[in-house]
Amino acid sequence: MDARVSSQAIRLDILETLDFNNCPVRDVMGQIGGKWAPLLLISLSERPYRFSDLRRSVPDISQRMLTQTLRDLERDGFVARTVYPTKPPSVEYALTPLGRSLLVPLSGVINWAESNHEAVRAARIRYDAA
Amino acid sequence: MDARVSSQAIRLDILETLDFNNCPVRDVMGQIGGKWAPLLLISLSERPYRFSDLRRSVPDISQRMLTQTLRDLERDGFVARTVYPTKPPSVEYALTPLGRSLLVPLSGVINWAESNHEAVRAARIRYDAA
DNA sequence: GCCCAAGGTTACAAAAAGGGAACTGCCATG
DNA sequence: CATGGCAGTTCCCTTTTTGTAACCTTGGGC
Repeated sequence: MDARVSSQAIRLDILETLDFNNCPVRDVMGQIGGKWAPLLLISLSERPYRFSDLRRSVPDISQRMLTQTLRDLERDGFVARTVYPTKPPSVEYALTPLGRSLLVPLSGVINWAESNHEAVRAARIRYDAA
Repeated sequence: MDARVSSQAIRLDILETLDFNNCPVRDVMGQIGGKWAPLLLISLSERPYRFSDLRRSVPDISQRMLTQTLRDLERDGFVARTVYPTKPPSVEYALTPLGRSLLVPLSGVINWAESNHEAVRAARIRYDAA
């Protein structure tokens, strides 16, 4: 387990300025903490995708949730939606600069999740046994 | 806006191995994406806290949600709960090494949220106007 | 003429998350 | 003896989120 880290490595500038009524943490995490948003952001970090490509890349998402999550990400400025007037109009979704900048810290959490998934599952089993 | 970043800075090891039925991203984000968990983790990153101290430090949380969120964080191995048999028993909550290691990448997202909160709010206003 | 793909929307149902208030047991203080 | 702090638990209700399924339009291929 590489879970040991010197606490000096952590800087939380937020602690001094946190406003609970207008909380940036909630505002951002509320979106990226949804069920599908992180997965879509991961896919889009690779390259732009069309609507149907995203459906295929995230197999168990419904059309409804895909539309809704993309609209939310677009609203927050993380994703840009571009309609190309081809024969059947095609719609491309791509990360904006803001979305790409979010992915820098977010990918840290994602990689942590990958690395420490087993430790979390083990902790749950220990807790549930007691 | 410092939202521009070279995409080379992003490494998503997860892309090749992602299993949608046993998804580490969901497993971890599901917890830390809750309404109260990030705020509690931030408080606990400072120092261990007792139950009532946490209530005071996160003023609008109810007793019910505080207990429940702490139990979830304990179950996942992020927080340790220690009961001291003092006159009125006092209960201390502290980050575990696993919890502290999570805070390293998580604080990156938190600081991003602080820095880019205004950009997100501005994007929302633009979107809602159209 | 029929069916399919793209890119959705709408209505409805189910499930999960969160909130409010009351109640508990223990001990201490005034 | 009443009040208040600590650390919760329980019940019930509302809100939010997610899922299921059906429907829509335009255009192309067979």
